[in-house]
Amino acid sequence: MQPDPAAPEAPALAVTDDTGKDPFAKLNEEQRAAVEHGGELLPAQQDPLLIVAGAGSGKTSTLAHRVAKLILDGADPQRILLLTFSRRAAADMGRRVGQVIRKVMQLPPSASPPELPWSGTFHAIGARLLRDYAVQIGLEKDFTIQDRGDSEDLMGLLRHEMGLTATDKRFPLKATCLAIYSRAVNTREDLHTVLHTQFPWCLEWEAQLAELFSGYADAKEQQHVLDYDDLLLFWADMLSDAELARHMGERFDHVLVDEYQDTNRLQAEILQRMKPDGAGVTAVGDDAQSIYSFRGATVRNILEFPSLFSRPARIVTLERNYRSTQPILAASNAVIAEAPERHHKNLWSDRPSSQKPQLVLIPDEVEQARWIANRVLAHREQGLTLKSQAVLFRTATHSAALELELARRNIPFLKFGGLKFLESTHIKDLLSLLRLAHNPNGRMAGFRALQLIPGIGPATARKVLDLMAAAADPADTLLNFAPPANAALEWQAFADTYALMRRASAQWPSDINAARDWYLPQLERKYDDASARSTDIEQLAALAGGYASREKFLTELTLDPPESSGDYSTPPYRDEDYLTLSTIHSAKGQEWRSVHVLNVVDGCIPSDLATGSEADIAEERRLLYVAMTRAKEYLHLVVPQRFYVTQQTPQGDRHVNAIRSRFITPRMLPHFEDSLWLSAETNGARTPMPESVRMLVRQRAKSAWQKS
DNA sequence: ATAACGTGTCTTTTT
DNA sequence: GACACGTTAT
Repeated sequence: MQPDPAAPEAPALAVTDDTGKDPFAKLNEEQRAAVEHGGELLPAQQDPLLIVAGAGSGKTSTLAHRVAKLILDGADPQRILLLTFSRRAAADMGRRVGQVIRKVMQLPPSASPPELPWSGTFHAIGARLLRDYAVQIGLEKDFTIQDRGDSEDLMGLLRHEMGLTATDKRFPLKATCLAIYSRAVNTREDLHTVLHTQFPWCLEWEAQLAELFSGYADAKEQQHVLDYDDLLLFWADMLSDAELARHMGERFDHVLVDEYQDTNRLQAEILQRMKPDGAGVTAVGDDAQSIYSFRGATVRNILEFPSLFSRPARIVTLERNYRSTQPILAASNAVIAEAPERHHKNLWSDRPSSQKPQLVLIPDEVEQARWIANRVLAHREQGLTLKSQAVLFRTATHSAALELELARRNIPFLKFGGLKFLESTHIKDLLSLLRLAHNPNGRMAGFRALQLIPGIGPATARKVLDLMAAAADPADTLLNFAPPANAALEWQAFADTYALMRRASAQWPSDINAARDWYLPQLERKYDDASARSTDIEQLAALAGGYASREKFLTELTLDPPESSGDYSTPPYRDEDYLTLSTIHSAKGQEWRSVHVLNVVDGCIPSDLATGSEADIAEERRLLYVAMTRAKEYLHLVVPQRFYVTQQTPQGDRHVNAIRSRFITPRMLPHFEDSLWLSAETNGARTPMPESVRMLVRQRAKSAWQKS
């Protein structure tokens, strides 16, 4: 379980709000209908429920109240399955359910509310269930879970072994191969359809790809490894057995799914097979906020939910927005209204404000960063804490200039999304050592770990792994192996460390310390910036102590990786006030009093990598909509006019001119405050230049040295 | 044959 | 800064 820096344990508000009043009294009519749906009926007799919840309509709160109501009415928390989109959302939900229950039962804030043991992402829950049913479905009980990087590497290795790199026309890259495979699995489409619709330039390789994917599945089996997609795929497949499906379905009286618009076909299938008649099933979502189709999610899931089960679903629509002021909502509605295909909803708010959202024209990215830093500080002067403000962007790299500016001015921030802690090379290196100790069959971990030894390359690594797979004791294999002469010294140290890790597996976390001690010198050798990287390694080692065992550590780390790069690297700052920087995708479900959106420019939103089809563009539009609806009181869309091209001389002036995002059409401009060209220096009030003044400063400077 | 090193090419979003 | 691929050193 990872600590969540953005979710304080006991929010101050909950205490002042604790007037002993009935928390259900605050619900509006539609929310109450959703919360009380099913009422007196037994779970098995309840119709499925779909809550179509617009942005800011109290979706999470409604779901939390529903769960609390179920528990207060006698439902067993152990038999409630709550499927959320992220680990963070699961923790948030648990906290809010607890709050409601505490209030109703008038428990002191210190009393611990009932736990929801079965709440988590589809993937995390899938992993638990697969371990539970491992015997029944012929799965190794000690399987490890591979993250995307390892899956890609495995794909790359097989791609090479199958001779697909030596072709005269370029074969798709390993990442592309995995993306194709993953899409086919998650959408349940066949390879040809996926290639035809999403990867047409790879169509010529269809036969080779099929062969590659078959080899990929074999390799995972041999190595006792599952990838992310397997967690869903095996879960769904296991449910094709009627008896297992009934058994599993009966474990849970209630199944609730959050963010249903971002589920894929495979996930819908799991739901349908667990609860064929839909009794006790609740799904919540908003088709206007569907932004994960690149992962195989389809809006059709939420549109077809009413007829997914043998019983028809009841639909409740939440249209009242409690989050944003009316002008912000009006502008957001205007953006989403242009979407070609959508479920009709009329979001309204009664929070008046004279402050329209701002559309800000800025000369370039550097000015953008400066202007935003100024605005953030100005907001803080008005009483908005940094924590109540956020800066959102389409792509993690867009915030680079801003991060520099914030660091320069000592404004603390935490960034969500983008490159994760776990994806950096040195962390993957260290983890590969642990994984090899845990599962000697895991060739990807071994391949990586062995090549850390100087003098060992792919060929020797492969040879050693073959020997290890055949041997009874892998640690002995390493100790007895005769390495190439120039690698002998380091080899001995490595083999000793490995033997130690295998032996010490009973007393976690001593093995991570052994791995660290061996790895740190390698780090010094490999990188110039070794000291920065070694602090990460120390952080990881420190973190390991919080987990019960090596297996738990490895599993939970791949399923719930730290969300932000600062999550573990700067613990002392966690309690302090900080600004949030986030990709729009990672900002899903959250809200701030003030929101800045960076680079509202064609090429960024929509990303020029995502303008292939109408559907792609529609999703980018929803993305902007999601970003805008995160704001409660202040919304600023920033449009830099030019982007300097990287890789040029310091004096270079190569740049591209940018135009305002196509999603903000001229018709929408009345929804925004007059588009101003604001200079960061003067913060808006640019004074006109005194036209008549002309002087020659060089002359004056020179004249100081001239004898008169 | 194998490891190490150099060069050119991109670089979305995430469980 | 990471990856794929080609070249050089052992």
